[in-house]
Amino acid sequence: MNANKNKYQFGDLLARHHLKKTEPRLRVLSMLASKNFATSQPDLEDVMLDIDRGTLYRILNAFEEKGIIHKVFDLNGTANYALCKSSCEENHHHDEHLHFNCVVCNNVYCLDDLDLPALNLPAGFQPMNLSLSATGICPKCGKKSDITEN
Amino acid sequence: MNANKNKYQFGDLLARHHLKKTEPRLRVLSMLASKNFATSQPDLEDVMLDIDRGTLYRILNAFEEKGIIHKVFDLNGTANYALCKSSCEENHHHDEHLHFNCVVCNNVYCLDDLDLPALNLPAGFQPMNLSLSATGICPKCGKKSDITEN
DNA sequence: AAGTAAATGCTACAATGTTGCATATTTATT
DNA sequence: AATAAATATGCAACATTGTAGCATTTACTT
Repeated sequence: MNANKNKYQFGDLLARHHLKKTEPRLRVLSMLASKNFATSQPDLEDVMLDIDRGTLYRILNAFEEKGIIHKVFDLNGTANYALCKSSCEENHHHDEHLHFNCVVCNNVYCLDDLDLPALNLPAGFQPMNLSLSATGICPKCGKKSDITEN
Repeated sequence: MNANKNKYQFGDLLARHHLKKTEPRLRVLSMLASKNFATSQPDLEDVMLDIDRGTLYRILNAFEEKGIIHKVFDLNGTANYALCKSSCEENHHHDEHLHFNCVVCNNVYCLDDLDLPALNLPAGFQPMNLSLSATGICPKCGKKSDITEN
């Protein structure tokens, strides 16, 4: 277990962004860090019942503004949040990655380090940020259906 | 004006999908057809105040199921709807296109006929549908800021 | 023209987004 | 270590959107 190490890391992370190191914020960070897919706001609520919904909302907003997390909408239009990779914590938001939304479990996986294509935009469109989204079946759900259906 | 022609076309479109040709549905279709960017549900409501919100909701759902329109979430997580191109009305959803979300006016432009890259997914991810999203400044807003700022 | 299937409009409620404000907590300062 | 200043939390309240049931109306079939 590196919970303490994480707490320390996260405290540092908060300090770097001039955010006070509070219990709710640390819990949100370690929750997000514990998953390899984005977490929906309802899921966060369910796990942290004692944290006020409004507070959670403001925490997530603050984190997003600071570039600590990023938001992605799943197939249902629900906001899901994931920690940004270290490359993202720098100044320039390095959001160019693939979001893979599983149609079975609805998890949104952030798959980084993807080569995005050169864009061929019509005249006048000035792109700032790209992201590629895919829907499909994630490894976990693919395995399940193998067992059940084959 | 080709409003009548459109009405005819849309009636046909509805019939092909076994949807009854009703006033609200035709109005939604011509509204969506009149724009080159996706329209949010609130915007649709504002224009068609006399159409019940629940009805609008069901119309949009029905259209989406039938592949007549597709839904895309803008930067605020609000659902925006746009007519699918003819290629999309066939069986296989041909949703592979670029959604360009302007950070100024918030419009979502559907830019079709884009070459999507071959995906390089980690093992086990089975993609079904791809879409590339970009944020940035659209031609209209780019022009405005030229005038104002230069 | 009449019957049937389907859509609309209404109502109502659930989930989520959002804000104001009093209280509590953190961090800087002494 | 104690205190002040700045900020975050928790609570309450309201706005917006998603969603469903049901009675009435409308569109298509024969």
